[in-house]
Amino acid sequence: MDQEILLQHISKEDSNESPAGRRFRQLHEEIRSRISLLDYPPGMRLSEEALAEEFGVSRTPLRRVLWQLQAEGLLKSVQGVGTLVTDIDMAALYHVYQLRMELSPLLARLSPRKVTPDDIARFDMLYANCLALVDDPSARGYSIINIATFHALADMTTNEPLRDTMERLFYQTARIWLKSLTDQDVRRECKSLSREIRDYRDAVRLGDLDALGHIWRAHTSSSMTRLQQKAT
Amino acid sequence: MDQEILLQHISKEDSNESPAGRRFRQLHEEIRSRISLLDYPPGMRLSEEALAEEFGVSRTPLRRVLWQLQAEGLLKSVQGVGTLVTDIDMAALYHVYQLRMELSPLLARLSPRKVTPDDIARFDMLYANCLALVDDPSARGYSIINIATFHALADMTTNEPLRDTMERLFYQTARIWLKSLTDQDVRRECKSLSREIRDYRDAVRLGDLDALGHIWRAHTSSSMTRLQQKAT
DNA sequence: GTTGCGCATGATGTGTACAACATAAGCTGC
DNA sequence: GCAGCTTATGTTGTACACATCATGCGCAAC
Repeated sequence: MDQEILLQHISKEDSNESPAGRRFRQLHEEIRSRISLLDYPPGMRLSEEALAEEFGVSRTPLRRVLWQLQAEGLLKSVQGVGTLVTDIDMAALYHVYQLRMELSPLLARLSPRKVTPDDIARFDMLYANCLALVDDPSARGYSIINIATFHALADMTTNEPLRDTMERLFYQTARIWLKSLTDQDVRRECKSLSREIRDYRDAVRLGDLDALGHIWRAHTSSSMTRLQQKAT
Repeated sequence: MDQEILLQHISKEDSNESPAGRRFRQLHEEIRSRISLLDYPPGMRLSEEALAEEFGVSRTPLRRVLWQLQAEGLLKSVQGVGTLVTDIDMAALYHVYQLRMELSPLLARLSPRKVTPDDIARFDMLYANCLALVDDPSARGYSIINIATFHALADMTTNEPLRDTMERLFYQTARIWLKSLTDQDVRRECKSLSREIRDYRDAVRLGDLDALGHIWRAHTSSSMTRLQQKAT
């Protein structure tokens, strides 16, 4: 399957965005995707020069992107060594998940949008993609749909600080699932994700954002619990 | 009065921090302070070259700081024009305050610290400073103590993502109070702040972080309400 | 007097050369 | 053979020159 298209144009472009701003946003989105999908796994050493050459820019604008990703906790630059993809320890993971669980229900309480037919179509499409994934499971496909689902959920609030905060936290933990999953794990997780998205779709169809937020919280909690069980 | 000392060493230095990292942190903290205290008021145009010269560095490391502040919503760079200090509209302000009100009570629920004698001493000192401020009110002194109080509160949780999120949101709105305050307003607000800090101090003395979080939420809510009333 | 063009000016954006630094390989002395 | 120093190599950090762009002033045409 080719789910990559689901991750295109995640970040919205501003109407009066400068060329530099557009390039920054696109590079940031691309490299963040690569980190989240483990194309750049934790511990990997990136080269500014190699990346700059790949994207056809000089080091200067690329470094701005890497600094942003460093501020988001995904990279760490060390002089004389390189730019390293960060790992995350269980304590930090737990802190992030705890906060995410508190933020999820706010989706319906802080400036929610009205559910539109486009929203329903969006979750229908996600569910269809996930059903196809169940027939042909892959760790990469799982992650792509997981990320796309997050953005569909976060887009239900118009509270930008809330959305930005949830996005930052999500990407800090998004790549953890992929690490150390056996083929059997992947099959099970794909099925679990399809049930999760079905729940979201049903809540969206009902226009019940409060339910949506709490279902999200429940699934986030479940993910955290299973991660802890795997760790022991 | 000279309360400036309260804002020194707000950000903690990492043990194995590189010289570049230390310089970045210090410059970021200094410029953020200037924006929050309205030394750089909204709409003001900064010059990268002038700032670089003042701090004795080249444009390159300074630009990293300005980009970070841009990501935090405090600055906006426009090619051919300059680096502008942002303003904030009521809608965005409302969104930030709504989220801050939800996060405050989490202080006690997500990985709180045990209250130490140092914590009590810290709030005692803040209260003493604020009482002195009431005798000699000033908008700048008010802001400094307000910022220092925020950091004292945020330091009560060990959940770093929560602390970072609250800090980001706080600084997005910290400078709003100072705008358009008459001398009479300043006197009243200083008194109000002293009562607020007294409440915090009492809760800390009791070791009751849950009360501390909810008192914080109440005062945040009160601030928002008064801001809205001023706007109309 | 007014309008519109053109240029000077100063700002941020980009590219590049070099400095500072960490690492590993190799070499030398023992 | 091995320890320790040296050096080669590759990396990020810094400085600077130049490109690109927005703005306002001056001047000329009308």
